[in-house]
Amino acid sequence: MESPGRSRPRTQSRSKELPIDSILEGDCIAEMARLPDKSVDMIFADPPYNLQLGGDLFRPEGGKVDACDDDWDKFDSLATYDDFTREWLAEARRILKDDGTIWVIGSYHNIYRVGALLQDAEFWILNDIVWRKANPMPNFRGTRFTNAHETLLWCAKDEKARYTFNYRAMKALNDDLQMRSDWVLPICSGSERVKDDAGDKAHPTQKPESLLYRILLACTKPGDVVLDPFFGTGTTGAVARRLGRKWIGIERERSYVKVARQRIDATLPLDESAMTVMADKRSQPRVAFGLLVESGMVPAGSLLMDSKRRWSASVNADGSIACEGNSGSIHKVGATLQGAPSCNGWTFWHVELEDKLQPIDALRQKHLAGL
Amino acid sequence: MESPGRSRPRTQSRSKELPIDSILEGDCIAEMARLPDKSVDMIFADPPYNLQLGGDLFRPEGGKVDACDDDWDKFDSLATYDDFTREWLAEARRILKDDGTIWVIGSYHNIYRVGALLQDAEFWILNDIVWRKANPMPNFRGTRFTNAHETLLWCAKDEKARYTFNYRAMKALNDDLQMRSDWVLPICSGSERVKDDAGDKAHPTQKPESLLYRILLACTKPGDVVLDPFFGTGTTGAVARRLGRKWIGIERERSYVKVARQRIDATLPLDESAMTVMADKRSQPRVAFGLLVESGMVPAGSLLMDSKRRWSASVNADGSIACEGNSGSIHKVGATLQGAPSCNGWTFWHVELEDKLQPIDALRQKHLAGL
DNA sequence: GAATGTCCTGAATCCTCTA
DNA sequence: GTAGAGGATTCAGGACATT
Repeated sequence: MESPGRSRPRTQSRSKELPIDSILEGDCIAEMARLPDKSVDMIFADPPYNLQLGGDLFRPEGGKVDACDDDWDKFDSLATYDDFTREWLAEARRILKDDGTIWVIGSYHNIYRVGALLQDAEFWILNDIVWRKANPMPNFRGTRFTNAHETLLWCAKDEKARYTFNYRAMKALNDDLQMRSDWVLPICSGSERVKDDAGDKAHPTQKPESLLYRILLACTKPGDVVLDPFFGTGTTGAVARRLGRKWIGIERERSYVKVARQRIDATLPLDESAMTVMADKRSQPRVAFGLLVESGMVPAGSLLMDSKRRWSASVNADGSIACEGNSGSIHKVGATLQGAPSCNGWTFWHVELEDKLQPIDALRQKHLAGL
Repeated sequence: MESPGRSRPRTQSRSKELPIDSILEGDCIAEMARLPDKSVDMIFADPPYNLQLGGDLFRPEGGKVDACDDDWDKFDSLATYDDFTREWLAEARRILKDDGTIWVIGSYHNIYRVGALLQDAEFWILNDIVWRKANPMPNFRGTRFTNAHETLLWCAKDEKARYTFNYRAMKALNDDLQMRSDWVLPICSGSERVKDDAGDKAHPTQKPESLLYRILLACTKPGDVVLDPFFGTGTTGAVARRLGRKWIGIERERSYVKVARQRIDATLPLDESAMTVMADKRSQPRVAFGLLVESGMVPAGSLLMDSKRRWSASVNADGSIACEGNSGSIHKVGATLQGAPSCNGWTFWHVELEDKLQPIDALRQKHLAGL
């Protein structure tokens, strides 16, 4: 039997234009080979898991479990699976922009091989994420722990890469707490599950849209291009479209390509205001403290205090401040007084307004808003 | 510098007797080489993670993170780490009984290499278990997802092995539900943390007893022998003794050996009735508002209103909401609008469903019920 | 004694722009 | 390349002191 993706990519010219918002029907390695270098912002990959299932599995009441026994999930050996993985990862690395990131999802059957090969290919793991399934399939035989999670790896191209991470958006999504590496999300079922013409599930391992939603919201910007080399029923494309991201899918099986096209065509993008996420302070334009002094918002000569009124500093005409013999920037003086290695002067220093202390950061926000 | 365990085991006679309930002071590979074939029922291994940390890391308030920067965690390259891992795994496989199992714990830094090498050595993965930390260290710089879990691999010697799994005990421990592959447990802190004479933590990476408790209860029988080749402060020995299992520890650092001996000597075996006391409380799943947005229950762009329709807020893609120039969490915006110090957004905000206003808390309940 | 507040700490691959 | 400066950044829980 011919296994998936194990034919050598034919030498053929690379397209210069990215086939944006479209599905490439064909072998994932051959089709990736046609895409230009450093051209996509993110790759999301849900490769075959190489499940190595034995015989049929029966439920306690007698029904047979509808296992994933498709040909595309079968490999002769671990070495064959490794070769396949190495090949598609090499293409993925070539296509990915230097500041782009790659996500790969898998189960214990394959994720340890994929993870080691990612590291071998010099990808830099940023996090491993556990998708904790809210409603997993029980272990019918009672022989192991219920396999209730899958693992995702999030990697940059190297240690120094400046990847996208929308920290504030993730924090907002998690009730104002940092988003953790364990995500509790339901499996894909009900009306979200794509059915074929006969009413059966169109794909054995369709991923929930909520999973892709979180990934794309966290690690891409609107307009970014996401490549999914194992497109299946097009979950990545549907969510990308909804969130105003561009997408490219690669899929070998014609039946999947068909349902994916229909599905994405039926997906409506959110309107732009709904796509808003909490802005990262790091992406806001810089304001020099001196500007607030010049504009009279914090006149030279006024007093700054820390929140506990332990120190008070006077503002100089040039935007530097002075306190207890120290003078310099709001940050440097704050750090020196506290004996700390660094200090954010914007949140450390306050001004008295209507009997209440207000951080000077609030004045900066006013300034940015043009007030 | 000579790294741990990388010296070749000297050819020396193997003991015929197992050194039951004792600590072998020495290099883990050399000491394992002296143990007889197929002699232990379980191996629990907590090897170096090879963290590859850079410079110092400071907390927002100025404190310095006490990193694990010990020499025993430093390896020259991934290849060196792989060689080390291959060697101790080969000894582990030799020592393990044919129906015994091995557990290995790690983080994303090392677990993918360990997992792949376990498979290469023909171990058969039974489960990967996620230890979800109830109280992980935050990501202080806001650059990644909070690294809130570690991974354990549970393997038999081959596909056909008849390993021990105490299904009923696990189910009982989990409120009569099948024990899942994700375990929520607190990190080791407080009085459980072993201190040295100076009152500092004796070991940088001590594991919680609750973790070992669950593992030993699940996968060994009373009287079984558990080998821990990276014994540290002896958590495995202490829990084994408490649960009536036999143990062997290998540890190179004399200071760890000393505290481990004291600790285990002070541990009393539990009588059976007391053993269930350690069962952990189940954690109430917390639902973030963002989850309802991700899952499409409250799509981005929809409108929220207070019960008197005085204000209406629009939902952003990240689960934050916006109203009259304020944006933030459902709680924060509700509080700001009312001029209140705090606000329960779940009961304050409503959605219109079938011409009736319904608090979003009702949707949360639906979500919790799996609808 | 109970309630409240302060301080400390945990396996961490933890910044970015300009000169 | 490197050096320096700006300024962004934390959650839960236990110990211990204070009210």
